[in-house]
Amino acid sequence: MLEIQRIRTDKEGIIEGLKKRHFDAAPIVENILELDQEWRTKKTELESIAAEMNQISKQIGLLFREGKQEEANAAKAKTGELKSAEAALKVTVDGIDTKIQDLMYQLPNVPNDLVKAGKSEEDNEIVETHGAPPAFNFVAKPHWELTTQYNLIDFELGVKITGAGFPVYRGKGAKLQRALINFFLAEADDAGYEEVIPPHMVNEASAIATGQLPDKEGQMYHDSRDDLYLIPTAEVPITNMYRNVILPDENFSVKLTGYTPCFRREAGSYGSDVRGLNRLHQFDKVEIVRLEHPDNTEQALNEMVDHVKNLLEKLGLQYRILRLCGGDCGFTSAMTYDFEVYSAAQDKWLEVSSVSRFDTFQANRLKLRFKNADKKTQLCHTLNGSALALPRIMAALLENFQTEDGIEIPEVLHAYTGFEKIS
RNA sequence: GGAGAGGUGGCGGAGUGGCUGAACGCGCACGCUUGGAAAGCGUGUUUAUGGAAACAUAACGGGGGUUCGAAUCCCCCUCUCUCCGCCA
Repeated sequence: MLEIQRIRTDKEGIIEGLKKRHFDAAPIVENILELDQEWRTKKTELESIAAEMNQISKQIGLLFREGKQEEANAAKAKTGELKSAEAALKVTVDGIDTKIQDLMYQLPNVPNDLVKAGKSEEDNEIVETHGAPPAFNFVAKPHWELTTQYNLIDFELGVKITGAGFPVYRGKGAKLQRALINFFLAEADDAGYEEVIPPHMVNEASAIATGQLPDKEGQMYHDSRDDLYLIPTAEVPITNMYRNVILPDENFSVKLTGYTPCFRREAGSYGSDVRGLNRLHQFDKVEIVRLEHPDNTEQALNEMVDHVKNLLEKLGLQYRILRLCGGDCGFTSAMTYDFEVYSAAQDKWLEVSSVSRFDTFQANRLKLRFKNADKKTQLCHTLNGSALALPRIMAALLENFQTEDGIEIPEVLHAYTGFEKIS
């Protein structure tokens, strides 16, 4: 959520910035400012009535103590009118407040200066490409054939147990999955991230704070009996560790990592994109989350990008980095870098990581603040990224490292898998 | 799931209708004191909103109600603790 102060002081900047998302913010912003003006007027009015009521109440108390019953009762009589005026005003003020809130929820984050305008993924900028695409002197198989051939993942069995999009990993498939998770966590640990194992279900307040609610309700699995949501990403519980927190000074840099399964309903996605591991209802991911002083955000983002690059290079995967255009950035993001690995067998780029800065957008909803040098509370910046999401990495490893008689496991994983080849 | 007891400031802990945004203690910050330190003394020490500021308003788990006035009374919800039950 954008800060109301920012809307008051930088209306044009916000409208201009959001044009890069092809989002016409002008009507909403104007509406907010109008309501805000009205709200402030009414609120001031309300408060002066409250002040008057407080005064009278105090006097009544004094009068009673002095035994001046009649005067006290006279004063009481005066309050009736004020009281109803106060009640009416309160309804008005609360009503305006709700309207503003609803409008505020509709405004996405303002893209960073580096972000280019654009509508869809067509407009994303490729900022870096590393490595050469794998070349095969035989017909490379897509991963869904390899997982069956080597008995690594059983999609049908998952359908039987649960439904489509809930695969069963088995044998070396399960071991490879676990090896990747351990490798990613070890790398994050080396980079100074504290490992956490958060709850896999969150309450409504948490889902609102990181922006999954109220809008994207349909994307999460919901347990209505206890009113809990299965997490769509570890970002939700981990970031919410710091909901309603004021860090005591400005010398902080919180770096957290966590492995969790992620659950996404992904209602309405069909077709070839969902084949095999490409899109699942349950998948594993190691996430990195950072809370930073606004002055450090740029550097933190660069460090996170470097971290993900490092992971892909150690795995020996060819990849490219995209800076998403305004239209393709997530609602809460100020800037996002996507990492894609090329799959020769599928002849397409697979998104394996997404690293974003949110600036104060999340912190504002979270009420995550710190005490700055002037002892004032100020909103923190938050960032997060996948490091990495498992399914497409698994797909890319299987597809790109296949040989005619098996799949070569990257050396860096040998210590974690306990085997060097799947055959 | 059943029964009971509770949720007050960074912490401990008072407070059953008004002078309580909150005693007292601890902690913390600054100052005095000191050769230096400790002790002692003094001052300060929540957050949000509006305001240039003075200041005003709101908040004692959350929501609603009673009242001129609620941390204090009533209702609902929620969380924690203890005992019982169940259980990896």
